[in-house]
Amino acid sequence: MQKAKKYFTEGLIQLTILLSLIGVRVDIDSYLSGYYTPLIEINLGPSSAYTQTPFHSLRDTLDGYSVHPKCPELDYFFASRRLLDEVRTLGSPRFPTQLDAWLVHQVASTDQADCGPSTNNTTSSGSQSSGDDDREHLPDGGQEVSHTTSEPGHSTASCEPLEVEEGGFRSTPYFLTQAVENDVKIKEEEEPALLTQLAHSSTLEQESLLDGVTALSDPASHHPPTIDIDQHWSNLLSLSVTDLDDLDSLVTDTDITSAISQDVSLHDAMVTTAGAFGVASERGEPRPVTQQRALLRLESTGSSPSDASPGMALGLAALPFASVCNLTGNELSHSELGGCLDEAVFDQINQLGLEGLDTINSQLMGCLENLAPQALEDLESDSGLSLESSSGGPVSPGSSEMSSSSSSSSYCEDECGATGYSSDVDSVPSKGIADYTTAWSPIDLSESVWHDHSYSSPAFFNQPPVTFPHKGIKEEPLSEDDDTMLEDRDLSRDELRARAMCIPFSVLQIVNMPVEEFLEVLDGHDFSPDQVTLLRDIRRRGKNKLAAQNCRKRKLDAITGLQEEVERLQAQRNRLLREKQLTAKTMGAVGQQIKQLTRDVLARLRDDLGQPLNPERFTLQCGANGRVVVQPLRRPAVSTSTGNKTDKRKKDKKQ
DNA sequence: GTCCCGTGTCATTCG
DNA sequence: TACGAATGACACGGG
Repeated sequence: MQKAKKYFTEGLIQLTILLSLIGVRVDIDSYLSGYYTPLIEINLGPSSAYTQTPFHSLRDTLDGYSVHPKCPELDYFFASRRLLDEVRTLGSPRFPTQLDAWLVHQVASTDQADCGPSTNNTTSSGSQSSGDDDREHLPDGGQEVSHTTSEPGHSTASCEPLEVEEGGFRSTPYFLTQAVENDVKIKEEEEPALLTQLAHSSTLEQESLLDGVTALSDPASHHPPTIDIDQHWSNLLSLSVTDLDDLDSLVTDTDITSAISQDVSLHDAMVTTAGAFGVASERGEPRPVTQQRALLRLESTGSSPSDASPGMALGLAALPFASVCNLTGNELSHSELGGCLDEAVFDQINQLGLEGLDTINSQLMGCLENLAPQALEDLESDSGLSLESSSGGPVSPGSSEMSSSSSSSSYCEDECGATGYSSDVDSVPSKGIADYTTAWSPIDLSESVWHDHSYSSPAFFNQPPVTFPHKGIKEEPLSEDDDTMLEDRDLSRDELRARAMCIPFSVLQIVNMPVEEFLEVLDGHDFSPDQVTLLRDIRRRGKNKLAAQNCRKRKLDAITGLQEEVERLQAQRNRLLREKQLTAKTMGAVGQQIKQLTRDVLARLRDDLGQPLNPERFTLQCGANGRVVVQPLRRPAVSTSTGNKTDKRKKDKKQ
């Protein structure tokens, strides 16, 4: 049923796109938001650092995001918002672009005629308001400028007239009807026009218009000082009077075509990952080397931006954002994007089914074999699991800062989570993983990638020679130096226990091997019950240690997200308060203007005796048909409470 | 000596 | 039923 619904939804989306091209708008947000949001889910979903089985999570939640029952929804929300912010910080590859593209299609469907004058209108003050809105989502104004110029079909150019079409033109003729059909001649035509502006302008525009309103109170200066605004609205009003089809003049052909072409390119790039790989190959770098570097870069958390650029070729090619980056004329270099997209690159590589990993596996192994064995000396863990988080050495055991500075650390620089989770293992097997895969089996690499239960620890290299009966693979015996290191280093409790119990497996092996392998080991070695118990305890503790690390990481991220949310809400509250004050100010000015107009009109009217109407006794009332009627002012009625008291007194008297 | 923080471990729940 | 993830609670060590 889920599958059928998914296919139905995909068809619905395609149908909606087709309908949008012919000008019919279909709102499926309510449906999609509740069920099928694969793109949002992938790009805004929880951090992969928390997803211990990233492939499974992607595969299982593709039909709909599912939050772990113990995972607070805030976690998902903030992680989503954080990732969205990361995407937004990239500049143009923002998802609101999709909405803009929709509006562009809407314009294109309305009329394909020439839309030359739009350039002037878009640069008027009306478009500035939309620009302000966009600027709220952008980190700086500089990108806004380039963004607007590089994407002529973007919201600044095309969306603003559409907003006028939906919100302004439907009510503007009504105002004009009032003005034209009104029996009362109003001496100044600019005044209703300005009122119309105030009525239709946004709050930010009202702020600028307000100066013109206050100036109107002075009879000598009824023309608002903001000529651009006046021209802009005059154009809109004239368009509304003549023909709504003239709306197309607000949009240029170049805007539409370029926007549509960009939209199509974006879609193609997002859909065809194979084509995206072609983009990577066009960079003129040998693919295997590029992929290897990419994976190594992903594994190394301390990657410099310059070094990340070649590695990002693969990542960007695999990313939906990458195509957008290319579309924007390489506004952001790959090096700038490298730090932000590492996590997303992991996920995207994961989605590719590890084709790249399969192709570079041999090279990667060869590269990893060249790693200095001295770096593997560090080992510090109570349980002997020797997590990378504690690979900082005995000097500072378990320090997250230390671990973050290490290339084999458990935590990435940003938020990759504990070792064994998606990012580290998915991107590339670290040193421990490399050895593990060579010693255990090549299949275990993918197994660790999928299940993400690997301990990338230096302790893994200090294992005693172990024969794996189920694989027939025998580890290479350690050298004398390694034996010395093995003797010197402090063994954890579980390692000591394992040695004492003569268990021919390291703690990492016990923890990382798949369940099937672990059961085979338990069955095939004739272990005593105590040994079996110890093996299970070691495995359980190792798994739980990783889980605890990620749980704490997740908790910290949740706190950070809450703090950011508080800051955002405070900023929003301040902004709303400012808008409220501005709105009140505008309303007061409009009220004064109406009073002045009423007095002027009543002064020109005469009663039966030929006397001008007293503004204190009459008022103007605008009817539903647009006609203005003079009505006598109603005297305030006697309060009901007083009437009730009078009635009560009368009743009392009667009784 | 005390407090804080990071980490490991256990118990428990849930899928 | 077994397994693993997630999480609260506790203990321990180091700064």
